[in-house]
Amino acid sequence: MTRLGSDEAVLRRRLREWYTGHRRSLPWRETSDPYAIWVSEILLQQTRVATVIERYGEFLERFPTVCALAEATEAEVLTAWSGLGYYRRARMLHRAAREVCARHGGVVPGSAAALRELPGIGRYTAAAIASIAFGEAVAAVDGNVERVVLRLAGAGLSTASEVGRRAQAEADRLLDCAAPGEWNQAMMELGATVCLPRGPRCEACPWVEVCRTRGEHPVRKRAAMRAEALSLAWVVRRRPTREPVERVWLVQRDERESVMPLMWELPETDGASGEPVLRLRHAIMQVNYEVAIFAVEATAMARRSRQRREQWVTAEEAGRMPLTGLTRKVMQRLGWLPAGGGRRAKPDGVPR
DNA sequence: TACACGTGGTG
DNA sequence: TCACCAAGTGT
Repeated sequence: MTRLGSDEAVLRRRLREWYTGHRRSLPWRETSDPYAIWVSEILLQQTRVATVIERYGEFLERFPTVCALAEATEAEVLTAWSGLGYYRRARMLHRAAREVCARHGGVVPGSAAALRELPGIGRYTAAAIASIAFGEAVAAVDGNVERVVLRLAGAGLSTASEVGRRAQAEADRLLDCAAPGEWNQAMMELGATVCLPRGPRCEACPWVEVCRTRGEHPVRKRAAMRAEALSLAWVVRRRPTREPVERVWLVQRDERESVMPLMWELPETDGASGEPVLRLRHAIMQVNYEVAIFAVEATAMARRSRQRREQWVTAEEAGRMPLTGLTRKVMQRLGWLPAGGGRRAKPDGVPR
């Protein structure tokens, strides 16, 4: 941390003023509950604000306190997380909640250093929670902040670790220790709404006059996606009861899978014939799947009894299971699950 | 250090 | 259409 110069004082004042006029109203900005702020930070990891707005309230309603989350089963937590991706976040949040409930009596640790000890809380998230919920003077450097400070400083591209170190140093230097939580959010807000990765809106930036690069910032290219075909079986059977209930066949992924372990999905099928009942595209990581869903006769499954790793489920049961995003999407398209899982089908855009 | 980890919106 | 990429973490 260098001596406070007048330049920094001007920078701080300009961003604070800009933030006052451009701060978005977001649900997690309406609370001072450290647990709720923690949940928002985990949800927001690599996930769009609009998506998090849709799911934040219902997650907190389902798990209102750290101990409520701790007492839930992992399957229940994953069900609430279904469709959000990066499911390890949910597992780690759940484990961390159990630690906090068991070891800290349900009180969220009040410093960045202590938060950092919890699973799923890295350098950024620890700083974000500590500054926003507890007022600790630590700079939270996420992708937005990194982009903002590197453009501001005109730092060139080098190794990832050097970029990270430099960004942290710049953010530390700029931090407004009088109101670190507001400051960190203002920095992120600037990156998220003005200092955009592509097409930065420099004309709207409070720092345009002092910015070294005016938005120029090289971006690293990423690996190309590959295409792959995927055939899934849609196996439905009717229960011969007074009121026939349709059930679909789902299988559970192995716990040793690196991707989406223990989550439920439609079985794959190989020798599918005829026309699929549904075609869709679904991208997971580096793969673009061309997905075809085929109606398959139930007779093949008829003799198989209900096991832990494969079972017939009703639509209602499926809605209470941790489904993969693709399976959730297919079931919604086929009318088996309400679109948006009971949420708004089309979320409103977030105002800039 | 670089990569794996999910998904959906966007230009 | 499709590449880009969103309030990162763990290994």
